[in-house]
Amino acid sequence: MTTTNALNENINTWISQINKEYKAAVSVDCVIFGYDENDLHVLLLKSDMPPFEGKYSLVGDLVTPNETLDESAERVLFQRTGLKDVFLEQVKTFSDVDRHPLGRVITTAYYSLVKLNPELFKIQEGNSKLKWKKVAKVGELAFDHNSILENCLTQLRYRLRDKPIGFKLLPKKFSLKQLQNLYEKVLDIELDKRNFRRKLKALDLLVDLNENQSDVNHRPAKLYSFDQEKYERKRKKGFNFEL
Amino acid sequence: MTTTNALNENINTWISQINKEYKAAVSVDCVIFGYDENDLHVLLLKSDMPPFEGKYSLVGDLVTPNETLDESAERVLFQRTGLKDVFLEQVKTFSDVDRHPLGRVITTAYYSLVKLNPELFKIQEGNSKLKWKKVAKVGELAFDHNSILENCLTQLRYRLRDKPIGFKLLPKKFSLKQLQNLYEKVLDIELDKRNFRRKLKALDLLVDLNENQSDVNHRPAKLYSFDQEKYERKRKKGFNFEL
DNA sequence: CCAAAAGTGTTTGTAATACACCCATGG
DNA sequence: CCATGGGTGTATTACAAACACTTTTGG
Repeated sequence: MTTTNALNENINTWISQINKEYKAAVSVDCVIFGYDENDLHVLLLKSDMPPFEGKYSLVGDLVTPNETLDESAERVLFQRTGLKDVFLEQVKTFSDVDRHPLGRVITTAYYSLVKLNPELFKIQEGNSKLKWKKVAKVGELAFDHNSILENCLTQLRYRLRDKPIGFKLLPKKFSLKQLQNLYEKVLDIELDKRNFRRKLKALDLLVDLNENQSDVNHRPAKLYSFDQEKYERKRKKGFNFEL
Repeated sequence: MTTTNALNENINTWISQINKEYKAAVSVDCVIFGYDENDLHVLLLKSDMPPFEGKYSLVGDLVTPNETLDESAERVLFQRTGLKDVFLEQVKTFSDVDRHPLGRVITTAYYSLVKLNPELFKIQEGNSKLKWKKVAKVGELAFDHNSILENCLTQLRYRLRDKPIGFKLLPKKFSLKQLQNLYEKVLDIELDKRNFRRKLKALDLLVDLNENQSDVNHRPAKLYSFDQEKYERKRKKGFNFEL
């Protein structure tokens, strides 16, 4: 009942197929999430490709013959933002036959996390087609990019509960309030202040910097930083983040 | 500071790149997990491709111009096993530049879950190069397939705790012991019988068939089946599996 | 009646939740 | 001295974990 014999699995078939038409353009698309301590944003680019002229799209590019997908995503991120060594995670590969108007383009989606500081915010100024949009207010995007964005957002939310990646969206020094805000904003939930703080204390991954906020017209908050090395040590001993 | 101006993001660049060398062969590789109520197996194929002659590899194929990756994975699964409508999940895309000896082949990994019955076991007989190997005893595979297998196994274990997919590895009617065995074997953990049963009762997703095992030389176990529709209804109400 | 696996409750510890008041600072 | 957000503890409840004996069947 199996159809094994119908298959020709020898090398020559592969060689001829690879060299003929069995090739596709391959791209990466990056969902670059930026957090400015108020809203989660995503970096978009105004498209000039028919039939999507004027619509926004994610930033992406074709994968060159001598780079991996990871490298390609890093390159795209660097070319668009000037940032290196940024968190990037592969999410899913999208392959609908008609997803791209110029022909078959199979694309792999990545998301990345950056702190949105004023300098980064500027990349959308001038004649640039780049735009930081609030994720909650993204409208219809070009290609299948709404679907890609949705998948990446789901993945981000999943990971945020699972791994300590939230810190990548905050400055090195932050208050517990800032951290809680981040979780509330990105996950779109409300958290109890006291329970949140207790849980974080129990995780024992923050360093108390013995510094305070300044220039705030209320009691200044204590500042903390995330201890990546401590986390790695704990993780290796079988510890799990689980917020 | 941004390098936006160095980018040429207009259509003509795309068209010329797509039509020139910016193409790659694209394939799928399927980690077909089979469970025989004792061990988790994976379907492998003896390779004849230098330099991997004689080594086993996962089953896979090039993606044809008119099919999606999902469809391609379904096709591979059907061609190798004769099975349709089987659980398949995309895991990750692998893109090391030198991962394939015949040139650049970017591959997307899927895993799938099948019940290993005697009929399915037969596909490795005769002159077939197919082989069901115990996952625990898989040696060195061709290409980067050890890495792919590992990623898929991790994903399977993750999902097993998260979504009710374990039932796909069992016959329609099963005992609670069979179910517990499955979890223990695949996750490589030990579970407490009473706690396991209590938890499953609490999830309220099994149908008591009011049938018993027969022809066993001990007290026969009650048989249950998984209620997919009940699960979907619960899931839509915000219920989570979480074993 | 023996072997082999099925089936069943209770106790104890730990983590999640809910909740309200005082504190420090800038203006 | 007032407005603003920062910071803290306790009581209750739900869930996880540990654990041992009786029941049913086939041989």
